[in-house]
Amino acid sequence: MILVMENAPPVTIFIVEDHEITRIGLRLLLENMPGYSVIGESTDGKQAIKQVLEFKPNVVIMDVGLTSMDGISATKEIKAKAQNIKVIMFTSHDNDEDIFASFAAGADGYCLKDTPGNSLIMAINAVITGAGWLDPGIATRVLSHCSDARDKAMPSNKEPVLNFPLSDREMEVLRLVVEGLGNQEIAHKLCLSVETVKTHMRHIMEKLSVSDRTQAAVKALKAGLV
Amino acid sequence: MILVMENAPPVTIFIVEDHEITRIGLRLLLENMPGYSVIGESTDGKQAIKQVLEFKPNVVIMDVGLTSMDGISATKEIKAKAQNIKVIMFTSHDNDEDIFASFAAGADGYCLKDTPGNSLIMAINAVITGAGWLDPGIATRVLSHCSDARDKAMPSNKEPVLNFPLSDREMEVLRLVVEGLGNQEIAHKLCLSVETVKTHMRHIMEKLSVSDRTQAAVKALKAGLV
DNA sequence: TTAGTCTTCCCCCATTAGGGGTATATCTGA
DNA sequence: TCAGATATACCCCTAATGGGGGAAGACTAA
Repeated sequence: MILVMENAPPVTIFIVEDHEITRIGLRLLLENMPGYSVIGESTDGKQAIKQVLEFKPNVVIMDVGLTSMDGISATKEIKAKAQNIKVIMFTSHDNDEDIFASFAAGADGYCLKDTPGNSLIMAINAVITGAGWLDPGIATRVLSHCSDARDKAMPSNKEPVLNFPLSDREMEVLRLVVEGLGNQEIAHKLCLSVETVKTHMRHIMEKLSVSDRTQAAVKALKAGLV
Repeated sequence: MILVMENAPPVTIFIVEDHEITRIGLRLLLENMPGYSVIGESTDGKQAIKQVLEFKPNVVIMDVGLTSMDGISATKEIKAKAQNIKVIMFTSHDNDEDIFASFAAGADGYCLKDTPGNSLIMAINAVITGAGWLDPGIATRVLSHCSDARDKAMPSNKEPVLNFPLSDREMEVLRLVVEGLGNQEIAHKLCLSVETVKTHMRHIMEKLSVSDRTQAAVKALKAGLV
């Protein structure tokens, strides 16, 4: 299996890693790859930011647990100031919180430390083309979470929420209920009488099959009606 | 840039694509890659399922828009019956709905048709190691959606929801309010007097800085307290 | 020991919400 | 033209909620 990039400028890499043995191993692996150039290292989040912004590498290999500033925060800072610098998190932290926080911070890839060197090379090759890299250890989890989250944000087609569609006016009243307004307040806001608001409320509760405004508000929220 | 896999069995690939020219181009590209073996093709979703389950390729290159059954549904069926078969969606469909539906169906990677052949090779190499592949055209979108969705599911650190922590009992009462129970019902369920429930409600509303149960329920829901 | 928190309960009272019923005007589609 | 939906409004009445105040017992930490 051979992939050849011919006559391309070297991919410049900056290593941020506070464990010396890991750092040495990384440097050794990467410097042995033709076309790669390790242009710097740091053990410390804050220092890393400064140097990365100065040296402008193509790729940063970023540990998460660092001194003075964690790798996620450092990533956020770097991506804010230099979006074209690719950042691959390289860490033993395989918990959801760190994974998602890393991507929220703008990371382009996430590799676990038990990943083979080959995979890290592939990750680097992927991110320099703009692709995202999800390590074998986390890919399924991230992608399924992604599509799960998508499902959650959409009204379920399985349990019908509405027996009948709400009118525009009813939607308006319901929205204000969710915002925390009482009938008197809604009446005032919409220039109606309280009786009218109550009538609308009755229709809303009927259509949502609930018996009080609290249930109506909760149902509306859960169903994404408002 | 050279990656060599020595003495490995060929990566078997099955192509599902109804556009003839694209199919020919794919086959040509992949058969020219040492270590790759195209073991079959199909233009049709249903037929693809049968053949893939029969031939058991390592990787399926799957189009989305197919006849008789779309590629997403076919992917779902294949992954349900043979999880170790990797599926890369290869399509011009770059809308969120198809992307997320594909990952929900179990796809391991998603390539747009305008991607260079090189990227498709990388994608294949990635998924056979178990990694996930997010094409340059969609990586940022998917990952940011991922972390956005995560944020929505978590209490915001920006606006304090609780002035004071709710006690266990208060949480219990609040949970039942969100479920739609009134004070009398809650009292009955928890074997308390209504007066007690009202007292708890007062404390809850105080701590959440709201003036009625509806606001409390909405706030609790939005903040992920329940 | 004391102070603070949590849990339970009670009283008083005013306001709000909700169930039930009724009516009119307007608009739209069959 | 008629029926149905929507919007507005009113009446009666009861139930529920919530603001205010107070108290006692159990537990924990300083």
